[in-house]
Amino acid sequence: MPSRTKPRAPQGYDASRYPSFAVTVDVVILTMIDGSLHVLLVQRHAEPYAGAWALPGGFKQPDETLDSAAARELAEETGVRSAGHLAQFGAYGDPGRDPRTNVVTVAYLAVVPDVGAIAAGSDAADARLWPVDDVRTGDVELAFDHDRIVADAFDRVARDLELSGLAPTFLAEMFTLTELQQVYEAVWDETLDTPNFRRSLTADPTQVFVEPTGERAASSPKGGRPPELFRAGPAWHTHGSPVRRTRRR
Amino acid sequence: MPSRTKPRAPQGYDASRYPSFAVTVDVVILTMIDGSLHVLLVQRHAEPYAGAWALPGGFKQPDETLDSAAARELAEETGVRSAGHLAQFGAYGDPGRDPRTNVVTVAYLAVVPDVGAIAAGSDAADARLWPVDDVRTGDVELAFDHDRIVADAFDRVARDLELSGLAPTFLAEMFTLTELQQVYEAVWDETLDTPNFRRSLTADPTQVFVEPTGERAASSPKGGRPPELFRAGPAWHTHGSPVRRTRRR
DNA sequence: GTAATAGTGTCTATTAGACATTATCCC
DNA sequence: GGGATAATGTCTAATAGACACTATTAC
Repeated sequence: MPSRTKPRAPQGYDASRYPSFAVTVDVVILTMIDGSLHVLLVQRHAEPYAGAWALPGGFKQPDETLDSAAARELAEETGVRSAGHLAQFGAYGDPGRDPRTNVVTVAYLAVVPDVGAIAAGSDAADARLWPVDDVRTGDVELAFDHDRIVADAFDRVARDLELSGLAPTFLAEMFTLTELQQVYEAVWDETLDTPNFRRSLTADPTQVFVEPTGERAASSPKGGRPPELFRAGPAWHTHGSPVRRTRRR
Repeated sequence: MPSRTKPRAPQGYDASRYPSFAVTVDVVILTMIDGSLHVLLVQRHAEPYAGAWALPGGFKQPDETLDSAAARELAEETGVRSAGHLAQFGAYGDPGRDPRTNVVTVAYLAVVPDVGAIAAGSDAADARLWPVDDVRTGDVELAFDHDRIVADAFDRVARDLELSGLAPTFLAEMFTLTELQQVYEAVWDETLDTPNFRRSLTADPTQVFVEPTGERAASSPKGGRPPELFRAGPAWHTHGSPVRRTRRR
């Protein structure tokens, strides 16, 4: 049975007596390149962690929301004004996570189609898209606690892909069903059965997840039947993902 | 195509030139009382929002993690040292959300069995458990942006109940299957078919979700067969919830 | 033709939903 | 016995998994 040893803090505090923190926003920007998942990182030049790679981010200003700070950072790095998906997934405030000062960072997940704007926005040689496999295996040295933040982002995107209509936001307005399948396979790191995958998109005739455009993409350089191009239907917003992750027992 | 208008902030900033914030931790403490879900709120006496109800919370100290700050707040309010479930679910930093100063708060969800310690810890008349239905309908006036935080917490607990092994943490060590079913029904706000619910707990004979204790609880004052008491099995940790939410089409 | 990629059809095992039935207590 | 709560059994519809098959391109 606890005794009440202190007054309840935020209900009646003296506004001049509390610890002060810097608040930053870091953005994990994900995109697909040729069927594999990539994350945008920027290389540090100054200490601490000079030479290591870090998430793009910056300070929250008092007159903006966390969401708009994240949108601002995303736009500065990629030129993308409105992300198909921009969601907060965690706050990180361990003591000493930034050796310079007390910083609490709020982390966001952004998913963008692979428009060339990312390379254009990051004009300097200090920003690049890394394959997530290289990051997952620890081949890329990350600054601060960004390894943990990135790992949490991968967890989050895998969950959201099953729950929300996230998948088409990785792709351009028109896409092939193979590209869509590759999104699921890359994020979940497992292979899907193609016939079953395609059936799940059209199983319920009242819900349109993909609508044919009538157009076809060029066939691959190695030959093969040229694929049809589709557009995302409205059902992604109302019903989330029609594709479910395999229930491993 | 954006132009680089500012230096990348957190990679090489002057530690003396950034906006300063207070960082707090707020905890949404949920428990079951007689088959219905309740949330712990404390009543404010000082301005702003005097008379309104608020989430228990307090300042993060520079030498503690966000998680330990949340655990500390939970212990102060309820006397519960180790919650069955204590998870961060959001950060809130809208300008003006606290009229006194710039405050970013990190919100946690805590799930505790209905031990009497909650009432004991909150010895004053300014803390009580509210039925979540009263809060959902807006019958309880909430301070700051706590209505939004609480709504997000309800969203989060409904999701986690399906994904993680959260359900038994609402209950005491021994519980009846009816009580377990009531957890799902209260959190999801829907009724479940009892035979199907019970089957899902025992469908896979290799996974133990509930193990019989051999004991039985007293039958209800209105009569009826006295229910058997069960203990939570290890499968909750390895396989998450065996009960899935109805796929509404 | 062969290699390569795209796309369809069909069978079966598993799971989810509905609902009828039996069991054990209090009065 | 009657009312109340607990627990079990069974039928059916929907879904998930496996896999054989056809279609259209480059060479």
